[in-house]
Amino acid sequence: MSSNTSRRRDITVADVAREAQVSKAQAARALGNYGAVSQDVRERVLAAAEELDYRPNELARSMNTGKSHTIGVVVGDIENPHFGLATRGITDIAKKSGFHVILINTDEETAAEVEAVRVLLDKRVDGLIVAPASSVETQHLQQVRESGRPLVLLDRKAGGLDVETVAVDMADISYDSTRYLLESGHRRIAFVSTLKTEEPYVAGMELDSSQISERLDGITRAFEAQGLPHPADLVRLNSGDAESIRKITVELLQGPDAATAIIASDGLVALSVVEAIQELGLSIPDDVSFLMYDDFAWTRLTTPPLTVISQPVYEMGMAAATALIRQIEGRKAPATAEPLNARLVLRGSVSAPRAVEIYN
Amino acid sequence: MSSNTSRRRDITVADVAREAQVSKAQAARALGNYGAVSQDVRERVLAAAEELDYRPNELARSMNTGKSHTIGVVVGDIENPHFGLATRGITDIAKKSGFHVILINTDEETAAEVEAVRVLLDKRVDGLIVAPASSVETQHLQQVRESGRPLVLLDRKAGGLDVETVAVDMADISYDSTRYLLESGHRRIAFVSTLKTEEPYVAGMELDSSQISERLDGITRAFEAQGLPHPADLVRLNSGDAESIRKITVELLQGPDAATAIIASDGLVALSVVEAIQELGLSIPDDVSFLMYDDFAWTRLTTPPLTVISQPVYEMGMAAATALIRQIEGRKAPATAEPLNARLVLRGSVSAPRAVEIYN
DNA sequence: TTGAAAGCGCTAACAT
DNA sequence: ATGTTAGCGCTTTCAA
Repeated sequence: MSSNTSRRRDITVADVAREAQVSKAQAARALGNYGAVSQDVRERVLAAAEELDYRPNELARSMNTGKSHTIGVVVGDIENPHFGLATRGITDIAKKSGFHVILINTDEETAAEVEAVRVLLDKRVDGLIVAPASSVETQHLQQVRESGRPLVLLDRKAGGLDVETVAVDMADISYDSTRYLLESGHRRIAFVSTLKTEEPYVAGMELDSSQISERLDGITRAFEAQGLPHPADLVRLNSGDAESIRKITVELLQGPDAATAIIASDGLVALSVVEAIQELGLSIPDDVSFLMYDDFAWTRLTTPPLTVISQPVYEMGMAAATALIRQIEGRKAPATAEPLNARLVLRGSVSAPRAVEIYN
Repeated sequence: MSSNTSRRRDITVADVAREAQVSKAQAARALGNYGAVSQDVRERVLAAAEELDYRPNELARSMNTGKSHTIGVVVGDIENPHFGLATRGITDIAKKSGFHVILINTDEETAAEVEAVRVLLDKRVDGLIVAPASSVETQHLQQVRESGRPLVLLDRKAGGLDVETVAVDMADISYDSTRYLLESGHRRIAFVSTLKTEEPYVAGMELDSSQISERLDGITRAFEAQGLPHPADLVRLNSGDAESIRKITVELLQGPDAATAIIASDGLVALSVVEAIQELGLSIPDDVSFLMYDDFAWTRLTTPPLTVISQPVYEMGMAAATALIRQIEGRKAPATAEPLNARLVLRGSVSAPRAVEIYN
């Protein structure tokens, strides 16, 4: 239809300027809405642009202005609904503010994260949101700071870094929910997480993940508050893939000292743990109580529906993007930082253990 | 630690060249690994770059080369695990080939899609992968073609567009699975989808989504093959949000002409349908049989586990990225296009309807 | 308000 | 192998 079906070279401001019979500078001003342009010139330029089907080259634009209107997002696993939802929160806010998102997946590998951050910086993103794979190895994040570009941490804190962080506080909710299990009569409470560690877990060891640290601390404190020792043998980190998690679940549930309750660290872990419990022919909560982090829709469909720790994940994503964009635009942090709180949603997967022994 | 803690201006090739005492061109060649550079110069340049902590400006690089090593991905809803998984397939392949991904969400709005495509083109991405919100409104996709940049369609076909498309064929699996329901004795088979349409569904109407068209066609053909008319009153499009889907489910299951089997068009729909069935106090499959598209882990955890149509979604994402990158690199399509096939996974959610009336 | 000209940081063409 | 000089397409001085 269109008179012009050429495809090779893109139309540039120079082309538009020629067509509109004005200087390149005036054409650029009209097209970019800056500087002073007379009504007459503006109209001619816009008409010419329309006619020629002009499209600005955002790369060239970014080169001059130094702004790319793009933010980089680095997460461990976009396939995990936890991050999927958070990412959605980020992109929704970004779009609303005229920013775009470059997404990079790290598979929770710090090496990949270092590379991702480097690439994004090279691409001159205006800012970065990172869910750090490690709360300890953070030199590359420190470099972001030094590059002068805004950085916001998502979901996890990073030690010793002076960086704005948007994460749900896990300490209190972990304490509270462990109390709940203890008060239901449980003493053998297991915790399963895929967090990778060099060494096997021992009480009080330093962990790579602030999230898991806070949860474990909460659990320990809850036991201590009852004057009980926390059974560290039931903490299973490095739980690995689905198959491996199922195996671990089976182990936890066997022997005289079996766990009577299991806490799954995230939705992916939960899926495998519940599957293993069902395969064992055990019943929730009669044979084993179950509690998990994150409230996904499917947790209401099992029999019984699962008791969960619900986190405002979408809101966390929104908050991170809002904070980053505020930094990019050079505005100061508002005094009112509304906290992101998790809460315990009681459904049917926790009850008293089979053989109740109350010590209080 | 580092001697240099300045942050303002970025280090450029010129700086490195000065430090290494060579021309800008030689420095650039050494840093970019192109042209001819002596061993001596290369070493001095690299050392200087290291010393100054030089980082290339990819924007500037892209301006000259015309390649951004970035592909744009446009999907309707990243939060939907279907697209989450496909996106993972895309990013995995992209990373392996040295490409990065800019992701844009459209909420299945064509207007947002048009905008997204425009923006990505302006950003000079090397190519685009789009899951078109509409198989009919495709002028903007046509424009991508005219811009000369590679385009691959994901998950859905677009009418009349000569574009490489990577999608699972739904016609056969829909036919087969409907046959399965029919042979189990069902006649009142409902189909629930969130697809938005202007008008209510009537048999044979043109739909915006090739996916849904193919499924509906398959269902209709299966009925016809049995010499039965397909009950179009049980096709519920525009099912909307979770609340609305629950309402629709209740309607479908009431009255003398109630559905005896329900097919959910995707995982999100399925969640709400199953929830509604449970809220009604009905049992699957005794009171109503259930079949859904996509095989997610949670479908194995319900009681009974759900019979699903499994699609190679991750592989589809990989195939789309592979095809796009092939196009970008100017290689021709291989003769061997292995097909992406869905398959019916029989679990426990389909049985004979309560009041069986066999007509064969 | 306008235009000429100088960049942004890099690659590419052309000499040498 | 090296350096010089143009660009890429845009924004930004700086004069006029």
